[in-house]
Amino acid sequence: MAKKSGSPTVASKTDGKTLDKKSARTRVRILDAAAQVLSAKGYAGMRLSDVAEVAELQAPAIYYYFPSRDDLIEEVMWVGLADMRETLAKALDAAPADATALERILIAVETHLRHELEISDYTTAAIRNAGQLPDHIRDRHDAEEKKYGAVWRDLFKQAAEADELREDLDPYLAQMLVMGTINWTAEWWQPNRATIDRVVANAQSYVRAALAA
Amino acid sequence: MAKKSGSPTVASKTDGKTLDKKSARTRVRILDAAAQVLSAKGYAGMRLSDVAEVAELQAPAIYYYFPSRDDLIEEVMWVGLADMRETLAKALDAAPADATALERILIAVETHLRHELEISDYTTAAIRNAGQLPDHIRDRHDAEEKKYGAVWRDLFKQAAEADELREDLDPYLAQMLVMGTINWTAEWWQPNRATIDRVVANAQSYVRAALAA
DNA sequence: TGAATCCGTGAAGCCCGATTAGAATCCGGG
DNA sequence: CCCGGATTCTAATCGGGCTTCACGGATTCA
Repeated sequence: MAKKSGSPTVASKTDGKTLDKKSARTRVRILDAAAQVLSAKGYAGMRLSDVAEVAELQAPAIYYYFPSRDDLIEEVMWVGLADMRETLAKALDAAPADATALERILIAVETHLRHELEISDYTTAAIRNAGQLPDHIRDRHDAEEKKYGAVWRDLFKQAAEADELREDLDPYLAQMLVMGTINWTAEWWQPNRATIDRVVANAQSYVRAALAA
Repeated sequence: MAKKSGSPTVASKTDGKTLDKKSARTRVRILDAAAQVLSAKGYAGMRLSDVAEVAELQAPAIYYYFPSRDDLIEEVMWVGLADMRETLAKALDAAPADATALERILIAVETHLRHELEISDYTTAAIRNAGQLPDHIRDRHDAEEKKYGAVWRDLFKQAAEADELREDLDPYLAQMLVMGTINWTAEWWQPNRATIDRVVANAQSYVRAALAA
Protein backbone atom coordinates (compact mmCIF):
# COMPACT_ATOMS: atom_id res chain seq x y z
CA MET A 1 0.00 0.00 0.00
CA ALA A 2 0.89 3.62 -0.45
CA LYS A 3 3.77 3.20 -2.78
CA LYS A 4 5.43 6.29 -4.06
CA SER A 5 5.00 7.47 -7.56
CA GLY A 6 8.69 7.61 -8.27
CA SER A 7 7.62 8.56 -11.71
CA PRO A 8 9.13 11.32 -13.76
CA THR A 9 6.12 11.09 -16.01
CA VAL A 10 3.76 12.45 -13.43
CA ALA A 11 5.35 15.81 -13.55
CA SER A 12 7.05 15.88 -16.89
CA LYS A 13 4.46 14.44 -19.24
CA THR A 14 1.59 16.11 -17.57
CA ASP A 15 2.42 19.75 -17.92
CA GLY A 16 5.44 21.92 -18.29
CA LYS A 17 5.87 22.86 -14.65
CA THR A 18 8.77 21.58 -12.67
CA LEU A 19 8.78 19.92 -9.31
CA ASP A 20 10.53 22.65 -7.38
CA LYS A 21 7.48 24.90 -7.36
CA LYS A 22 5.44 24.11 -4.32
CA SER A 23 2.25 24.13 -6.27
CA ALA A 24 3.58 21.47 -8.64
CA ARG A 25 4.51 19.33 -5.70
CA THR A 26 1.04 19.67 -4.27
CA ARG A 27 -0.38 18.59 -7.58
CA VAL A 28 1.73 15.46 -7.49
CA ARG A 29 0.71 14.81 -3.90
CA ILE A 30 -2.91 14.84 -5.00
CA LEU A 31 -2.19 12.60 -7.95
CA ASP A 32 -0.29 10.15 -5.77
CA ALA A 33 -3.08 10.10 -3.24
CA ALA A 34 -5.65 9.54 -5.96
CA ALA A 35 -3.65 6.65 -7.37
CA GLN A 36 -3.48 5.06 -3.97
CA VAL A 37 -7.17 5.41 -3.21
CA LEU A 38 -8.22 4.47 -6.71
CA SER A 39 -6.15 1.35 -6.59
CA ALA A 40 -7.74 0.33 -3.31
CA LYS A 41 -11.37 1.34 -3.72
CA GLY A 42 -12.00 1.29 -7.44
CA TYR A 43 -13.39 3.90 -9.78
CA ALA A 44 -16.77 4.40 -8.18
CA GLY A 45 -15.43 3.95 -4.67
CA MET A 46 -12.80 6.65 -4.73
CA ARG A 47 -14.00 9.67 -2.75
CA LEU A 48 -12.40 13.03 -3.06
CA SER A 49 -12.47 13.31 0.71
CA ASP A 50 -10.32 10.18 0.92
CA VAL A 51 -7.90 11.58 -1.60
CA ALA A 52 -7.80 14.86 0.26
CA GLU A 53 -7.06 13.14 3.53
CA VAL A 54 -4.15 11.20 2.08
CA ALA A 55 -2.86 14.32 0.35
CA GLU A 56 -3.29 16.27 3.58
CA LEU A 57 -5.55 19.02 2.40
CA GLN A 58 -9.26 19.78 2.09
CA ALA A 59 -11.30 18.29 -0.72
CA PRO A 60 -12.18 21.54 -2.49
CA ALA A 61 -8.49 22.32 -2.88
CA ILE A 62 -8.35 19.54 -5.43
CA TYR A 63 -10.40 21.71 -7.73
CA TYR A 64 -7.63 24.23 -7.87
CA TYR A 65 -5.58 21.62 -9.74
CA PHE A 66 -8.16 19.48 -11.53
CA PRO A 67 -11.42 20.52 -13.15
CA SER A 68 -13.30 17.47 -11.90
CA ARG A 69 -13.05 14.11 -10.23
CA ASP A 70 -13.17 12.37 -13.56
CA ASP A 71 -10.30 14.43 -14.92
CA LEU A 72 -8.22 13.49 -11.93
CA ILE A 73 -9.01 9.83 -12.41
CA GLU A 74 -8.34 9.97 -16.10
CA GLU A 75 -4.93 11.41 -15.49
CA VAL A 76 -4.04 8.78 -12.91
CA MET A 77 -5.07 5.99 -15.24
CA TRP A 78 -3.19 7.45 -18.14
CA VAL A 79 0.00 8.10 -16.23
CA GLY A 80 -0.10 4.54 -14.92
CA LEU A 81 0.05 3.07 -18.37
CA ALA A 82 2.21 5.67 -20.10
CA ASP A 83 4.80 5.45 -17.38
CA MET A 84 4.84 1.68 -17.54
CA ARG A 85 5.26 1.75 -21.27
CA GLU A 86 8.16 4.17 -21.15
CA THR A 87 9.92 2.14 -18.53
CA LEU A 88 9.50 -0.99 -20.58
CA ALA A 89 10.69 0.68 -23.77
CA LYS A 90 13.78 1.91 -22.01
CA ALA A 91 14.55 -1.50 -20.56
CA LEU A 92 14.20 -3.13 -23.96
CA ASP A 93 16.43 -0.53 -25.55
CA ALA A 94 19.05 -1.25 -22.94
CA ALA A 95 18.98 -4.97 -23.66
CA PRO A 96 22.09 -6.46 -25.26
CA ALA A 97 21.87 -6.46 -29.02
CA ASP A 98 22.26 -10.22 -29.22
CA ALA A 99 19.42 -11.00 -26.80
CA THR A 100 17.02 -13.59 -28.18
CA ALA A 101 13.33 -12.81 -28.51
CA LEU A 102 12.60 -14.99 -25.53
CA GLU A 103 15.20 -13.24 -23.45
CA ARG A 104 13.58 -9.95 -24.35
CA ILE A 105 10.27 -11.29 -23.15
CA LEU A 106 11.87 -12.18 -19.84
CA ILE A 107 13.26 -8.68 -19.58
CA ALA A 108 9.77 -7.38 -20.11
CA VAL A 109 8.46 -9.70 -17.40
CA GLU A 110 11.00 -8.43 -14.93
CA THR A 111 10.48 -4.80 -15.82
CA HIS A 112 6.72 -4.99 -15.64
CA LEU A 113 6.80 -6.87 -12.36
CA ARG A 114 9.24 -4.59 -10.62
CA HIS A 115 7.41 -1.51 -11.76
CA GLU A 116 4.07 -2.91 -10.70
CA LEU A 117 5.24 -4.12 -7.31
CA GLU A 118 7.70 -1.58 -6.11
CA ILE A 119 7.00 1.67 -7.78
CA SER A 120 3.57 2.50 -8.73
CA ASP A 121 0.08 2.70 -7.36
CA TYR A 122 -0.67 4.31 -10.69
CA THR A 123 -0.08 1.09 -12.53
CA THR A 124 -2.16 -1.04 -10.20
CA ALA A 125 -4.90 1.55 -10.34
CA ALA A 126 -4.79 1.42 -14.12
CA ILE A 127 -4.80 -2.36 -14.18
CA ARG A 128 -7.55 -2.87 -11.66
CA ASN A 129 -9.96 -0.27 -12.92
CA ALA A 130 -9.60 -0.67 -16.65
CA GLY A 131 -12.81 -2.66 -16.79
CA GLN A 132 -14.93 -0.40 -14.61
CA LEU A 133 -14.48 2.93 -16.27
CA PRO A 134 -17.40 4.78 -17.80
CA ASP A 135 -17.12 5.26 -21.52
CA HIS A 136 -16.03 8.88 -21.53
CA ILE A 137 -12.88 8.11 -19.58
CA ARG A 138 -12.26 4.81 -21.24
CA ASP A 139 -11.27 6.23 -24.61
CA ARG A 140 -7.92 7.76 -23.77
CA HIS A 141 -7.13 4.83 -21.54
CA ASP A 142 -7.94 2.28 -24.23
CA ALA A 143 -5.71 4.10 -26.67
CA GLU A 144 -2.80 4.02 -24.27
CA GLU A 145 -3.48 0.40 -23.40
CA LYS A 146 -3.39 -0.51 -27.03
CA LYS A 147 0.02 1.09 -27.33
CA TYR A 148 1.31 -0.85 -24.39
CA GLY A 149 -0.14 -4.06 -25.73
CA ALA A 150 1.57 -3.38 -29.05
CA VAL A 151 4.97 -3.48 -27.42
CA TRP A 152 4.22 -6.92 -26.07
CA ARG A 153 2.67 -8.08 -29.30
CA ASP A 154 5.89 -7.30 -31.11
CA LEU A 155 7.87 -9.28 -28.60
CA PHE A 156 5.68 -12.32 -29.16
CA LYS A 157 5.61 -11.90 -32.88
CA GLN A 158 9.38 -11.90 -33.01
CA ALA A 159 9.58 -14.89 -30.73
CA ALA A 160 7.13 -16.78 -32.92
CA GLU A 161 8.99 -15.90 -36.08
CA ALA A 162 12.27 -17.02 -34.57
CA ASP A 163 10.62 -20.31 -33.60
CA GLU A 164 11.33 -19.69 -29.98
CA LEU A 165 7.75 -20.39 -28.92
CA ARG A 166 6.43 -23.89 -28.52
CA GLU A 167 4.33 -24.96 -31.47
CA ASP A 168 1.13 -25.65 -29.60
CA LEU A 169 0.88 -22.10 -28.27
CA ASP A 170 -1.00 -19.41 -30.12
CA PRO A 171 1.15 -16.26 -29.86
CA TYR A 172 -1.79 -14.04 -29.00
CA LEU A 173 -3.09 -16.36 -26.30
CA ALA A 174 0.40 -16.90 -24.98
CA GLN A 175 0.80 -13.16 -24.64
CA MET A 176 -2.43 -12.86 -22.70
CA LEU A 177 -1.50 -15.73 -20.42
CA VAL A 178 1.86 -14.17 -19.66
CA MET A 179 0.29 -10.83 -18.94
CA GLY A 180 -2.16 -12.55 -16.61
CA THR A 181 0.70 -14.24 -14.85
CA ILE A 182 2.34 -10.93 -14.08
CA ASN A 183 -0.64 -8.59 -13.76
CA TRP A 184 -2.24 -10.79 -11.17
CA THR A 185 0.69 -10.47 -8.81
CA ALA A 186 -0.62 -7.09 -7.75
CA GLU A 187 -3.61 -8.89 -6.27
CA TRP A 188 -1.74 -11.17 -3.92
CA TRP A 189 1.81 -10.03 -3.42
CA GLN A 190 2.78 -8.60 -0.09
CA PRO A 191 6.30 -7.64 0.92
CA ASN A 192 6.34 -9.98 3.89
CA ARG A 193 5.39 -13.07 1.90
CA ALA A 194 8.25 -13.06 -0.58
CA THR A 195 10.85 -10.60 -1.74
CA ILE A 196 10.39 -8.97 -5.10
CA ASP A 197 13.55 -10.66 -6.26
CA ARG A 198 12.11 -14.06 -5.51
CA VAL A 199 8.88 -13.26 -7.27
CA VAL A 200 10.76 -12.03 -10.30
CA ALA A 201 13.00 -15.08 -10.38
CA ASN A 202 10.06 -17.46 -10.08
CA ALA A 203 8.00 -15.62 -12.66
CA GLN A 204 10.84 -15.59 -15.15
CA SER A 205 11.52 -19.26 -14.65
CA TYR A 206 7.82 -20.00 -14.98
CA VAL A 207 7.35 -17.97 -18.13
CA ARG A 208 10.51 -19.21 -19.78
CA ALA A 209 9.53 -22.82 -19.29
CA ALA A 210 5.96 -22.11 -20.34
CA LEU A 211 6.98 -20.58 -23.64
CA ALA A 212 10.32 -21.93 -24.72
CA ALA A 213 10.36 -24.26 -27.68
CA MET B 1 -21.53 -10.47 -20.70
CA ALA B 2 -24.72 -11.53 -19.04
CA LYS B 3 -23.86 -15.14 -18.55
CA LYS B 4 -26.37 -17.31 -16.79
CA SER B 5 -25.90 -18.51 -13.31
CA GLY B 6 -26.38 -22.15 -14.22
CA SER B 7 -25.60 -22.78 -10.64
CA PRO B 8 -27.47 -25.11 -8.36
CA THR B 9 -25.82 -23.39 -5.47
CA VAL B 10 -27.71 -20.18 -5.92
CA ALA B 11 -30.95 -21.77 -4.94
CA SER B 12 -29.89 -24.77 -2.96
CA LYS B 13 -27.17 -23.45 -0.71
CA THR B 14 -28.82 -20.18 -0.10
CA ASP B 15 -32.06 -21.19 1.50
CA GLY B 16 -34.41 -24.11 1.53
CA LYS B 17 -36.78 -22.91 -1.14
CA THR B 18 -37.00 -24.63 -4.47
CA LEU B 19 -36.97 -23.11 -7.88
CA ASP B 20 -40.56 -23.92 -8.86
CA LYS B 21 -42.04 -21.18 -6.70
CA LYS B 22 -42.24 -17.99 -8.63
CA SER B 23 -40.81 -16.03 -5.76
CA ALA B 24 -37.72 -18.20 -5.68
CA ARG B 25 -37.23 -17.63 -9.35
CA THR B 26 -37.48 -13.89 -8.89
CA ARG B 27 -34.91 -14.09 -6.17
CA VAL B 28 -32.53 -15.86 -8.51
CA ARG B 29 -33.24 -13.29 -11.22
CA ILE B 30 -32.17 -10.55 -8.84
CA LEU B 31 -29.07 -12.44 -7.80
CA ASP B 32 -28.13 -13.08 -11.43
CA ALA B 33 -28.64 -9.45 -12.29
CA ALA B 34 -26.57 -8.35 -9.32
CA ALA B 35 -23.74 -10.67 -10.34
CA GLN B 36 -23.77 -9.26 -13.81
CA VAL B 37 -23.76 -5.62 -12.73
CA LEU B 38 -21.28 -6.21 -9.94
CA SER B 39 -18.91 -7.91 -12.30
CA ALA B 40 -19.08 -4.98 -14.70
CA LYS B 41 -19.18 -1.95 -12.41
CA GLY B 42 -17.49 -3.06 -9.22
CA TYR B 43 -18.59 -2.93 -5.62
CA ALA B 44 -19.12 0.77 -5.27
CA GLY B 45 -20.41 1.17 -8.82
CA MET B 46 -23.24 -1.32 -8.63
CA ARG B 47 -26.52 0.55 -8.38
CA LEU B 48 -29.69 -1.12 -7.25
CA SER B 49 -31.51 0.63 -10.07
CA ASP B 50 -29.20 -1.12 -12.56
CA VAL B 51 -29.81 -4.45 -10.93
CA ALA B 52 -33.53 -3.81 -10.93
CA GLU B 53 -33.50 -2.97 -14.60
CA VAL B 54 -31.68 -6.14 -15.55
CA ALA B 55 -33.95 -8.17 -13.31
CA GLU B 56 -36.99 -6.43 -14.78
CA LEU B 57 -38.56 -5.04 -11.68
CA GLN B 58 -38.46 -1.90 -9.55
CA ALA B 59 -35.60 -1.25 -7.17
CA PRO B 60 -37.61 -1.40 -3.95
CA ALA B 61 -38.74 -4.92 -4.82
CA ILE B 62 -35.20 -6.07 -4.11
CA TYR B 63 -35.87 -5.34 -0.46
CA TYR B 64 -38.53 -7.98 -0.38
CA TYR B 65 -35.74 -10.53 -0.93
CA PHE B 66 -32.66 -8.96 0.61
CA PRO B 67 -32.35 -6.82 3.71
CA SER B 68 -29.85 -4.47 2.11
CA ARG B 69 -27.59 -3.80 -0.83
CA ASP B 70 -24.63 -5.13 1.08
CA ASP B 71 -26.39 -8.36 1.89
CA LEU B 72 -27.16 -8.85 -1.75
CA ILE B 73 -23.55 -8.23 -2.69
CA GLU B 74 -22.27 -10.48 0.03
CA GLU B 75 -24.41 -13.31 -1.24
CA VAL B 76 -23.27 -12.86 -4.82
CA MET B 77 -19.64 -12.87 -3.81
CA TRP B 78 -20.06 -15.90 -1.62
CA VAL B 79 -21.98 -17.91 -4.15
CA GLY B 80 -19.33 -17.13 -6.74
CA LEU B 81 -16.61 -18.74 -4.73
CA ALA B 82 -18.57 -21.51 -3.10
CA ASP B 83 -19.94 -22.61 -6.42
CA MET B 84 -16.50 -22.59 -7.99
CA ARG B 85 -15.09 -24.63 -5.17
CA GLU B 86 -17.81 -27.26 -5.40
CA THR B 87 -17.37 -27.59 -9.11
CA LEU B 88 -13.65 -28.01 -8.70
CA ALA B 89 -14.03 -30.54 -5.91
CA LYS B 90 -16.38 -32.60 -8.04
CA ALA B 91 -14.07 -32.49 -11.03
CA LEU B 92 -11.14 -33.64 -8.93
CA ASP B 93 -13.19 -36.44 -7.42
CA ALA B 94 -14.07 -37.61 -10.90
CA ALA B 95 -10.43 -37.72 -11.97
CA PRO B 96 -8.97 -41.16 -12.65
CA ALA B 97 -7.35 -42.64 -9.59
CA ASP B 98 -3.98 -42.93 -11.27
CA ALA B 99 -3.82 -39.26 -12.35
CA THR B 100 -0.53 -37.66 -11.43
CA ALA B 101 -0.45 -34.56 -9.28
CA LEU B 102 0.40 -32.48 -12.32
CA GLU B 103 -2.50 -33.94 -14.26
CA ARG B 104 -4.78 -33.01 -11.42
CA ILE B 105 -3.52 -29.45 -11.59
CA LEU B 106 -4.36 -29.39 -15.26
CA ILE B 107 -7.84 -30.65 -14.50
CA ALA B 108 -8.19 -27.80 -12.04
CA VAL B 109 -7.02 -25.34 -14.68
CA GLU B 110 -9.63 -26.54 -17.14
CA THR B 111 -12.41 -26.63 -14.59
CA HIS B 112 -11.67 -23.18 -13.25
CA LEU B 113 -11.35 -21.72 -16.71
CA ARG B 114 -14.54 -23.20 -18.10
CA HIS B 115 -16.49 -22.19 -15.05
CA GLU B 116 -15.12 -18.69 -15.14
CA LEU B 117 -15.65 -18.17 -18.83
CA GLU B 118 -18.82 -19.96 -19.69
CA ILE B 119 -20.91 -20.19 -16.62
CA SER B 120 -20.70 -17.57 -14.09
CA ASP B 121 -20.85 -13.83 -13.64
CA TYR B 122 -20.79 -14.73 -9.96
CA THR B 123 -17.25 -15.94 -10.19
CA THR B 124 -15.97 -12.99 -12.15
CA ALA B 125 -17.74 -10.69 -9.73
CA ALA B 126 -16.07 -12.47 -6.85
CA ILE B 127 -12.66 -12.36 -8.48
CA ARG B 128 -12.78 -8.76 -9.57
CA ASN B 129 -14.17 -7.25 -6.41
CA ALA B 130 -12.32 -9.22 -3.78
CA GLY B 131 -9.94 -6.32 -3.25
CA GLN B 132 -12.49 -3.53 -3.08
CA LEU B 133 -14.86 -4.80 -0.46
CA PRO B 134 -15.38 -2.94 2.78
CA ASP B 135 -14.30 -4.88 5.84
CA HIS B 136 -17.72 -5.97 7.01
CA ILE B 137 -18.38 -7.89 3.82
CA ARG B 138 -14.85 -9.07 3.42
CA ASP B 139 -14.92 -11.50 6.31
CA ARG B 140 -17.20 -14.17 4.92
CA HIS B 141 -15.61 -13.78 1.53
CA ASP B 142 -12.11 -14.17 2.86
CA ALA B 143 -13.10 -17.31 4.69
CA GLU B 144 -14.50 -18.84 1.55
CA GLU B 145 -11.52 -17.72 -0.47
CA LYS B 146 -9.21 -19.38 1.98
CA LYS B 147 -11.10 -22.63 1.51
CA TYR B 148 -10.80 -22.39 -2.23
CA GLY B 149 -7.13 -21.59 -2.00
CA ALA B 150 -6.65 -24.60 0.25
CA VAL B 151 -7.81 -26.93 -2.51
CA TRP B 152 -5.17 -25.51 -4.80
CA ARG B 153 -2.54 -25.54 -2.13
CA ASP B 154 -3.03 -29.25 -1.68
CA LEU B 155 -2.62 -29.83 -5.37
CA PHE B 156 0.68 -28.01 -5.39
CA LYS B 157 1.87 -29.62 -2.22
CA GLN B 158 1.29 -33.05 -3.67
CA ALA B 159 2.97 -32.09 -6.90
CA ALA B 160 5.98 -30.80 -5.00
CA GLU B 161 6.19 -33.92 -2.86
CA ALA B 162 5.99 -36.13 -5.93
CA ASP B 163 8.84 -34.11 -7.48
CA GLU B 164 6.65 -33.13 -10.37
CA LEU B 165 7.45 -29.44 -10.02
CA ARG B 166 10.64 -27.96 -11.33
CA GLU B 167 13.18 -27.35 -8.62
CA ASP B 168 13.53 -23.64 -9.08
CA LEU B 169 9.85 -22.95 -8.45
CA ASP B 170 8.54 -22.19 -5.02
CA PRO B 171 5.26 -24.13 -4.69
CA TYR B 172 3.42 -21.19 -3.18
CA LEU B 173 4.59 -18.73 -5.80
CA ALA B 174 3.93 -21.25 -8.55
CA GLN B 175 0.37 -21.59 -7.31
CA MET B 176 -0.15 -17.85 -7.37
CA LEU B 177 1.32 -17.55 -10.85
CA VAL B 178 -0.97 -20.28 -12.17
CA MET B 179 -3.99 -18.67 -10.57
CA GLY B 180 -3.01 -15.40 -12.18
CA THR B 181 -2.71 -17.09 -15.50
CA ILE B 182 -6.27 -18.33 -15.33
CA ASN B 183 -7.98 -15.62 -13.29
CA TRP B 184 -6.81 -12.95 -15.66
CA THR B 185 -8.58 -14.53 -18.61
CA ALA B 186 -11.81 -13.00 -17.38
CA GLU B 187 -10.30 -9.60 -18.11
CA TRP B 188 -9.56 -10.13 -21.78
CA TRP B 189 -11.39 -13.15 -23.14
CA GLN B 190 -14.22 -12.56 -25.53
CA PRO B 191 -16.10 -15.28 -27.39
CA ASN B 192 -15.24 -13.90 -30.80
CA ARG B 193 -11.50 -13.83 -30.22
CA ALA B 194 -10.95 -17.50 -29.43
CA THR B 195 -13.12 -20.44 -28.48
CA ILE B 196 -13.10 -21.58 -24.91
CA ASP B 197 -11.65 -24.88 -26.05
CA ARG B 198 -8.66 -23.14 -27.57
CA VAL B 199 -8.11 -21.05 -24.48
CA VAL B 200 -8.28 -24.12 -22.30
CA ALA B 201 -5.89 -26.06 -24.54
CA ASN B 202 -3.38 -23.22 -24.61
CA ALA B 203 -3.61 -22.59 -20.90
CA GLN B 204 -3.09 -26.24 -20.08
CA SER B 205 -0.14 -26.49 -22.40
CA TYR B 206 1.30 -23.30 -20.93
CA VAL B 207 0.87 -24.36 -17.33
CA ARG B 208 2.14 -27.88 -17.89
CA ALA B 209 5.32 -26.64 -19.50
CA ALA B 210 5.72 -23.94 -16.87
CA LEU B 211 5.55 -26.37 -13.97
CA ALA B 212 6.63 -29.81 -15.12
CA ALA B 213 9.94 -31.10 -13.84
C1' DT C 1 -67.31 -15.10 -1.13
C1' DG C 2 -63.99 -13.37 2.05
C1' DA C 3 -59.71 -13.02 4.32
C1' DA C 4 -54.84 -13.83 4.74
C1' DT C 5 -50.57 -13.85 2.54
C1' DC C 6 -47.45 -13.02 -1.08
C1' DC C 7 -45.36 -9.83 -4.34
C1' DG C 8 -44.58 -5.75 -6.04
C1' DT C 9 -45.32 -0.54 -6.95
C1' DG C 10 -44.99 4.62 -6.50
C1' DA C 11 -43.94 8.30 -3.69
C1' DA C 12 -41.22 10.19 -0.30
C1' DG C 13 -37.15 10.61 3.34
C1' DC C 14 -32.53 11.06 4.14
C1' DC C 15 -27.65 10.92 3.87
C1' DC C 16 -23.48 11.34 1.43
C1' DG C 17 -20.38 13.15 -1.69
C1' DA C 18 -19.20 16.26 -5.81
C1' DT C 19 -19.10 20.77 -6.79
C1' DT C 20 -19.42 25.99 -6.23
C1' DA C 21 -19.02 30.52 -3.85
C1' DG C 22 -16.74 33.50 -1.30
C1' DA C 23 -13.60 34.58 2.21
C1' DA C 24 -9.06 33.89 4.60
C1' DT C 25 -4.12 33.04 4.42
C1' DC C 26 0.36 32.83 2.57
C1' DC C 27 4.28 34.76 0.16
C1' DG C 28 7.51 37.20 -2.82
C1' DG C 29 8.50 41.82 -4.64
C1' DG C 30 8.35 46.68 -4.02
C1' DC D 1 5.30 47.07 5.94
C1' DC D 2 1.91 46.50 2.18
C1' DC D 3 -0.12 44.75 -2.27
C1' DG D 4 -1.65 41.22 -5.48
C1' DG D 5 -1.65 36.90 -6.98
C1' DA D 6 -1.53 32.15 -5.63
C1' DT D 7 -3.26 28.84 -2.73
C1' DT D 8 -6.37 26.82 0.52
C1' DC D 9 -10.19 26.91 3.63
C1' DT D 10 -15.25 27.05 5.39
C1' DA D 11 -19.94 27.04 4.37
C1' DA D 12 -23.63 26.11 1.28
C1' DT D 13 -25.83 23.95 -2.78
C1' DC D 14 -27.45 20.09 -5.33
C1' DG D 15 -28.34 15.68 -7.18
C1' DG D 16 -28.21 10.84 -6.86
C1' DG D 17 -29.01 6.48 -4.71
C1' DC D 18 -30.31 3.53 -0.72
C1' DT D 19 -34.02 2.74 2.04
C1' DT D 20 -38.75 3.12 4.17
C1' DC D 21 -43.61 3.39 3.95
C1' DA D 22 -48.23 2.73 2.82
C1' DC D 23 -50.95 0.92 -0.44
C1' DG D 24 -53.00 -2.48 -4.06
C1' DG D 25 -53.42 -6.40 -7.13
C1' DA D 26 -53.02 -11.26 -7.26
C1' DT D 27 -53.36 -15.96 -5.49
C1' DT D 28 -54.59 -19.41 -2.17
C1' DC D 29 -57.44 -21.52 1.00
C1' DA D 30 -61.44 -22.10 3.87
